[in-house]
Amino acid sequence: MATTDKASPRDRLLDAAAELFYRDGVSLGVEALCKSAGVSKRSMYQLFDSKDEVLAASLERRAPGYAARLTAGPDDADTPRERILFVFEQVEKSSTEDGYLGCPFLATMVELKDPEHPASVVARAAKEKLKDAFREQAELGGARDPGLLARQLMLVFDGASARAGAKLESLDGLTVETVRVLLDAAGVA
Amino acid sequence: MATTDKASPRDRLLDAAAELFYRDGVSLGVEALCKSAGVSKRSMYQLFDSKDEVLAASLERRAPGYAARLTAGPDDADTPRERILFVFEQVEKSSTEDGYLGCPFLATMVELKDPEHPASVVARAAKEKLKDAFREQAELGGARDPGLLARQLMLVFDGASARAGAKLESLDGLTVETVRVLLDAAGVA
DNA sequence: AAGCTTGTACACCGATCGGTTTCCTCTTGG
DNA sequence: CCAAGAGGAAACCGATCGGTGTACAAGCTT
Repeated sequence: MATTDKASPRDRLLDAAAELFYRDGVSLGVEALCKSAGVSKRSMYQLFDSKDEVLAASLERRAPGYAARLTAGPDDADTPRERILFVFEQVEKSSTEDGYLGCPFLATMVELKDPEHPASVVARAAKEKLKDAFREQAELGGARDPGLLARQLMLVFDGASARAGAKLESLDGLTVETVRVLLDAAGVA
Repeated sequence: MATTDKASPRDRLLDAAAELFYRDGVSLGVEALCKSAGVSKRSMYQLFDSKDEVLAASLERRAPGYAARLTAGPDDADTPRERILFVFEQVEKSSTEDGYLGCPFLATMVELKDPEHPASVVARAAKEKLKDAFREQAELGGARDPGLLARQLMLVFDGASARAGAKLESLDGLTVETVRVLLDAAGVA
């Protein structure tokens, strides 16, 4: 009932895990997860060593699409500045959909509070990739200090995520406006 | 063993709750909490209706001191700009101490994922108070749009908290640097 | 000293936790 | 046609979950 049902047990499981761990938090029980995925616990433990590995795998599976949806601008003719702003426009658009709880990788790491957890390792790598993408665009855009700008952008990105996840903000234009200020200050035309 | 032991059971309980829920997350069990506080479960349930209420009360207790430590500048002769920057200097200083996991109110809300939870209500109020303090200083400092600046500052504040909680960043000077840019853009001398 | 409150210690409740095992039903290839 | 493997249903494991009930030991007031 949760997912496609024609996919393999592994896919059903990871899809359900990505959705439910995101919505309900990492404390979700294995029983509920498997029931929602339409997969027996037995199958789950044949495919993965533990619940923690399922969580890590579900994040890893989600990572490429997540990055792609954020960074892939509508057109490659854009400027670096527009590509950076596009990311935050996507964030703001997502934040209007209900069920949005911010970046799933950030939320998972905050909940786990354990940088050594396999899921935290996956999540950290995903965040690093986004930061690298920011840095690359910052360099292309001629930023005075691309590393600093990339870190600032991550700061705003994760601030928006956290506040969205905490249901603290409607953030209508806030992040885009803020990023514009940072881009200006960094000298990114 | 966890706390002063001369204080009342209620105080011991709330102190332990603030510390342990912050460090280990809200999934910490009542048994472990009470044992660490040196209070019997029976007493806890005479003082509070549920674990959720204990969590909410522990946040409420923490709120005044938290706000005070952040906003109380060293000297009232400071300018609004300096008072705002002082907050982020405090955040950066805190983030160097080990065991720092960012703003406890934000972390709790992210973990709970439920804005109706009594602890979320308390946490949201605490965040609002900080935002109001920012806004007041923004007005005093002659910001072009005090409301916008206050929201931007909260964005940076919570971004720093979330990334610290996720152990993603060392943030050496990053937030102060970023806030300076925002203050300049807002016209706060 | 009696009686009350306060708090502790501890057994207990049903439910759920992560994880294992058994049994049975499918599909599929030889 | 039939054996083998994949996968689901469900019982089961010890531990823990949030929460309660009971019995007992202190301190207080009168």
